[in-house]
Amino acid sequence: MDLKKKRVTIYDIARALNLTASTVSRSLNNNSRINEDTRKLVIAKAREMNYRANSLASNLRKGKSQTIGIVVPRINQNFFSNVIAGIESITNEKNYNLIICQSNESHEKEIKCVNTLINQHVDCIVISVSAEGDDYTHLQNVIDHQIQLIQFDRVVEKIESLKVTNNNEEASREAVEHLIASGYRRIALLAGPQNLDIFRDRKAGYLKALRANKITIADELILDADTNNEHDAELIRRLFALPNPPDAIFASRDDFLALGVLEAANDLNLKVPEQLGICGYSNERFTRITSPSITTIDQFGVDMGKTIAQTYFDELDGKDEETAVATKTISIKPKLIVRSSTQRGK
Amino acid sequence: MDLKKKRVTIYDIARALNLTASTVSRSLNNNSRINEDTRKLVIAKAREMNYRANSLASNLRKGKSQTIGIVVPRINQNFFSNVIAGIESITNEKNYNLIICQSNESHEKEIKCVNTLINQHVDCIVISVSAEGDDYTHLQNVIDHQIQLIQFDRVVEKIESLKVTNNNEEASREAVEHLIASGYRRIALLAGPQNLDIFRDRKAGYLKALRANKITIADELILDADTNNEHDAELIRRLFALPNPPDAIFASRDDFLALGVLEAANDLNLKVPEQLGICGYSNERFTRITSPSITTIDQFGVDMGKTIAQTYFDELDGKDEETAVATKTISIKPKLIVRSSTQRGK
DNA sequence: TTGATTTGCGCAATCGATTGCCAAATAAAA
DNA sequence: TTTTATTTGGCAATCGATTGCGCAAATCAA
Repeated sequence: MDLKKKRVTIYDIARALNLTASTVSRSLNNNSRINEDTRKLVIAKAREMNYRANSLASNLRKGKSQTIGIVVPRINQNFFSNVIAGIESITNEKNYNLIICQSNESHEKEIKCVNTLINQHVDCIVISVSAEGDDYTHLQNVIDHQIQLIQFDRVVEKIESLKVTNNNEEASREAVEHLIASGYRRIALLAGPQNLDIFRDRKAGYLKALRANKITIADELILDADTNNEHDAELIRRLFALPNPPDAIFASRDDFLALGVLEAANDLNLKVPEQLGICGYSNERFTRITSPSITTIDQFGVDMGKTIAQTYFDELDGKDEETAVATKTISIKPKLIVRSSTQRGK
Repeated sequence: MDLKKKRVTIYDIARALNLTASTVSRSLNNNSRINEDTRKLVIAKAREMNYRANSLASNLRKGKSQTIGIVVPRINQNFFSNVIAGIESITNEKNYNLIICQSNESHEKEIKCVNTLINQHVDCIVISVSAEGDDYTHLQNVIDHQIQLIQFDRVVEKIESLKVTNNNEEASREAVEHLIASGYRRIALLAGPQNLDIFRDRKAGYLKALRANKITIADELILDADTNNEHDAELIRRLFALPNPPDAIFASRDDFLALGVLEAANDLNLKVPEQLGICGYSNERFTRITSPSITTIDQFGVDMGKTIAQTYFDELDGKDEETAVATKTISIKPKLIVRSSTQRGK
C-alpha cells in the first residue's frame, strides 16, 4: 500500500527510450560521442519524467564532488559572510556547490565540521580556524586525504597550505598612527586572543606604531579579550577604572568590542571623540551609523572570498605544472576607514 | 610516478585483518551481531589506518543522507543566522549535517539551490523563500521527490508543507498601537514587497491598529520598499517631502530601513523621538546601540530554528502514524522591544 | 548425546551513475 | 568492390558501503 514512489534514474529513462543507461548518461553529460538527435530525445524524456541526477552516485563514481566546504567561526559576522559571498560569486558560475559550516568558535565543533567535509568528499576545504585549541591534526588530515586546503584570515602557520591573509600588522599600525596623529597619547589596546596570528599581528602593529612615535608602552593599557564577548564589559570597566585611564581605545578584536566601549563611554558621560577616541576593526555595517560613527578597518571580505575561490581554480588548472607542495600565501592590505569617533581637532 | 594515494576503504581494513568488508562495516556501525573483540579490533585498525567513511557511498546505499538543506535569502541577516544557529543546536546532537545555501533574494538562485539540494539527496529542505517570483514548482518538486519540506517565516501558502511562521500581523499591530499610545498620529508605513505574506500581514496589522483607533488611513503615508535596499533612500525622501509629513515611521520591512530613516532624520535635524518616532523590525544587533536606540520587534530566531528542527524530527518519528499529508502550521508570536526611538512623553 | 538456538561472520546483490573497451553501421578512401 | 575510418551506442566493471540470506561453530536444553 505504502509503496514508495522511487526516484527516476537513468535506467528508467533508458528503458522508456529503449536505450542503455550509458547512452542516457552520455547524453545528459554532453558527451561528444552521442548523436545530436539521440541527445535531444534523452533530454526531453528526462525533463518529461522529472529526472534528477543523483549526485551521490555520480560523485562516488567520479571520486570528486564539485563541492567546496567552508568552515568559519560564525557565519553572521560581517567579514565572514562577505567572504562567503565572495567565494560564492565565483563558484556559482563554475557550477560548484558550497557547504557552509560554522564552528561557533569551538575547536571541537571545528574538528567535527572538518571531518564531516572530508567524509563528504568535498574537493576543497576553506577554513578560518576558531580561537581555541592548538592541536591541528584535523587540518593535516585534510591534506592527507588529498583535499585542497585553503586557510584564510586566521591561519595556522605550521600547517602548509594555500593561505589568504590580511596584513593585520600593517593595518593596525596605520590605525594607531592615525590615533596618534589625532592627538591621542594614552592609547589602550583591547586585543584578541593571542593564540591566533591575526591578533598577535595586530598587537605587533600597535606596538610598532607606539615605538615609532616614541610613546611609552604601558602594560596596563594592553588587555586581551577572548572571542566570546561575554567578558568584554569587564575588560572595558578595568580600563576606565585605571588611575590614569586611556584617552583612546583601539578595540582591535572587532567592532562589537568597539561598540561596547562606545556604550560604556556614554554611560560614563565621556565625550567621543573629544575625551575618548575609539577605533574598531572589521567595518561592521552598523559602525557607519552609530553616533558618533566608528572609525574602523575594512578587510575587503568579498574581494578576499573571490581571491580564495580564484586561487583554488588556478591551482586546479595548473595542478600538474608544479608538483611541489602548494603553499603560497596571498596577503591583502585592509583599509583604515576614518570616521567621527577619532576625529578631533588635535 | 604520480600514483595518487587512494583513500582507505573498508576493504583495505578487511584485508589487513583478514576479514570481509561486511564485518568491518558492521563493526563500525555497532551492529549487534558482531563479537565485541572483533569490533574493537576493527575500530582500532580503522583508527590506525586513518580511515574515513565515504558518506557518498553510504548515503547512496542507504538512500538517505542524514543531511538537512537550508535555503535563506541571506545568511548574514540576524534573523536568519539566528534561525540557522537554532536549527544547528538541535541537528548537532542528532548528528545530522547541514548544507546552507543563500538565494541572495534571487528567485533564479533559489531554484538552483533547491535543485542542488534535491540532487544531493538531503532528507529535508528548510526554506524561507526569496522575494521575487511567483512560480513555485521547485517547492512542489521537493515534495514530489519525497523530501520533507519545511517552510519558515516567508512561506508560500498554496504549497502544502510544514510551516513555521511568525505572527506578523499581531506583532505589527502591537507596534503601531504602541506608537499611537506614545502620541504619534501621522504614522507612515514603509512596507516590504507585497508579494510576500509576511509583509502583507504586517501591513494588515498596521491598518488594523489605525482603524481600531479611528485614525484616518492616508495612502500617501504607505509605501512599499523592495528587499533590495538600494531604493530605500528615495522612499524615505518621498515621505519627508510630503506637504504634511509623518510624525512617526514604522519601517516594517527591517531594521536596516529603520536605520536609513534615522540617518535621514539626523540629516534633516529632526529630533528622534520628539519630532519623529521610528520603529523597525527584527531586532538587529545594532538597534540596541544606535543613538537613540531603535524600537523594534524581536522574532526569536533561535527558538524558531529549534522549533523547525524539532518539528522535523517529530515528523520523522511519527511518520507512519498519520498517512495524511503533513501540513501543520506553527505560529510564533514576536515581541515588541520598546527603546528610545519611540519613547516620548505624550 | 542429540536436537534446538544463538552467535559470528562471509557471500553476493545492490544503490545510481560513469567510462574503457568493443562492435555494428555508415562513410570515406583506395 | 574492398579496405580503412569514423560515428554511434551497447556491455560490463567500477566507485565504497550496506544488508538479506545462509552456513558453520558454539552454546544451551533436555
